[in-house]
Amino acid sequence: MGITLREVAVRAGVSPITVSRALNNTGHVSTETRQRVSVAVAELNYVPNAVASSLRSNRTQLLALLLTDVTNPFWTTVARGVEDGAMEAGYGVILCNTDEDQVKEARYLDLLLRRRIDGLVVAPTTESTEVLQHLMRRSVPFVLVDRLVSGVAADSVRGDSRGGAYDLTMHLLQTGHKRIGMISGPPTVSTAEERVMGYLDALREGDIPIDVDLICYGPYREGWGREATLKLLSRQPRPDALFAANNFIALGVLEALSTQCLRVPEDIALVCFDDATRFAVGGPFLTTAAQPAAEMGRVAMRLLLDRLADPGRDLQDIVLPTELVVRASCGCKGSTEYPN
Amino acid sequence: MGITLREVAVRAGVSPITVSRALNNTGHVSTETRQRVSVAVAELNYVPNAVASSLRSNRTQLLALLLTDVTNPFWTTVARGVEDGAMEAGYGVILCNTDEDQVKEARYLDLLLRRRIDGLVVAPTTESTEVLQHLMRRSVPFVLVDRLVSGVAADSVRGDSRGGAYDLTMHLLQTGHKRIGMISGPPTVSTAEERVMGYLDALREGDIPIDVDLICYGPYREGWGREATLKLLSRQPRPDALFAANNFIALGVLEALSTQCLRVPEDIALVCFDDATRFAVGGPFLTTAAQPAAEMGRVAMRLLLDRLADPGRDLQDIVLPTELVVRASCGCKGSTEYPN
DNA sequence: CTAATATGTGGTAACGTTACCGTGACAGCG
DNA sequence: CGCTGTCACGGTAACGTTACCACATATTAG
Repeated sequence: MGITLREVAVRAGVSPITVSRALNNTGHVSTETRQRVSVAVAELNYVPNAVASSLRSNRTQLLALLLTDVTNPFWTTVARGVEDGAMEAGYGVILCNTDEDQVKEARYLDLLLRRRIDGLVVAPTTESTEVLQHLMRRSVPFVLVDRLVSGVAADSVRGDSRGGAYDLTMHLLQTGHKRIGMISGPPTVSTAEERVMGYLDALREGDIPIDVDLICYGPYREGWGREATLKLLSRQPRPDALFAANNFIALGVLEALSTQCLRVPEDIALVCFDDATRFAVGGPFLTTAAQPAAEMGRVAMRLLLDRLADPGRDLQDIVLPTELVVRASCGCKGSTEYPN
Repeated sequence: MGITLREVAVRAGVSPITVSRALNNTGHVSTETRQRVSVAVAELNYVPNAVASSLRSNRTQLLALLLTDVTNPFWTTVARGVEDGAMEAGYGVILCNTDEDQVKEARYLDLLLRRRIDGLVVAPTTESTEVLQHLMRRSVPFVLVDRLVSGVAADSVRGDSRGGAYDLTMHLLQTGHKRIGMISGPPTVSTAEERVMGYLDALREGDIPIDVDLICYGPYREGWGREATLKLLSRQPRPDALFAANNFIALGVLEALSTQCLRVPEDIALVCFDDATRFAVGGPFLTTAAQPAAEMGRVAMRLLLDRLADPGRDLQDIVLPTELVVRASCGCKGSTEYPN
């Protein structure tokens, strides 16, 4: 129950190291020997033992992806990108759900360090600073995705939150909206801040006076979307448009509007960050600044692989552009066709 | 860069084996020794090397989850359940996307076998038979989730497709619908067959004549939902209700109906298998037979752990009940409230 | 009081692979 | 001819842990 490299070597009439070299394409092996080895491998049905290899070579070819919630479609798409990139490079990926819970995060990290993973991609929570510094101390390479964390110097990929928010807000202004309520994420999360900044950029450019009562911060969650909507609707004069800073918030906004019998876009317009197209029952409807989630994942993996290849290289912070996707919810004649 | 167990042993003034025993709670270690060991561990910041442990003990404490698409919310929920269960038992999970692609499936499996994973949970595709038999030959324990595969004897968990389909169909009959179009999945997939059987059970019980022209099979995909809807709408007399055999098909149905300017439920009723609540923009709307996806994942993991503990035990096939969730799409006064 | 069992500890040898160093053989070059 | 360099392979020794066996001492049973 487990053919070893040694047995393959015996059968091929060479030494174990030669077999190792032939299989890993390291060093020089003659074509003929390589041939004999591969025959022996096939005959014996040999499956290399990556555990032994890892122990000796001190590389596990295992990476990890730490994120806050696999059930969020944005993250699963990122995960796909990460995984595909890893697979191509011969790495496996362990996926871990932190659930924004520090205890779980720490437990996972401990397990991963025991397993001697070669590196990880992290979607940090607000409180990740300590955990990440722990990683730095142990000099385990990692890449931040989507968010930056102050006090942590690492490679990173993220969407252009400020630019995307600017685009969305500008679009609302151009379609005649003047009082735009901004429902953002946690003030401690970099993306929430930047989306507000993009929103402010557009207002300033459009010479719209800024009303701080129209800007609110809270968790990136459905419940917060509902709550904030009700709050904003009570402002006088009532906003004529809402900006949801992520897809979950947008869901909450829609629910709250529906309970208030307000139609979108007839009574009030809505735009949101992130794309939630895929699971929109009734076809896509929301005007969004879509982030290239799969691309983000792939780029994150590339950064990680680059760093593994050269630990001394300069840090990179890659900002991917968002795409303004105009649909019906903003009130202009947006396309309601289904892509493909 | 890597404190070893040996160094801990020296510091604690005991032998390496004793340290091993103390850390793993195997064998007998006095409270005092245990104390000294844990002090030494803390002082040296020792992190056990799971790779070495795996090599020696022949157990990696790693499991894998093979599924067709992480971006499908049903599967991510299953994945959550699997992962949580694994985590509790001290196992790590490697998540792999097969994309219904045999080549990718085979490649992943090879990687996983090299890594000597202890077992896996598989959401099989139609063509998985060969791959699974390969696993059986290598006697790697695995559990099937959601679907059965003929010719493969293994532990399995799945939803009660037949019962759920019966419930949905019966509900449509009770609310006055008589011509129900059934849009099912691939005839080779067990769930598609069973959902049709449940549908037939209800029709027979309701003394409704069966019209085979109203039953169609195709892939569990959005595109098929669109296509099949158009086909069924051309039947004479037109169906007064549609049954979508999964969530993706339901999305396609909704799109097709929207292009035909047919309103749900006013012009035609719709029910579907699977719950897509979470990402339904505008609030939940579809009447469904909800499968307990997270539960399925947890049960799958339990079965796998049980088998790892006792490889000789009898095979189990666990069928979880579905829950009929009545909402607006079937035309009766369904609740449209949002669950928490 | 002897035998059997539980408790606490250690020595030695693997697990299967690759890092490191070494040895020829042969070609090219001045 | 000697010198250097690339190719093709092998021997030995780890990597860090635990399985297996051994051996005390303490406790209990018969």
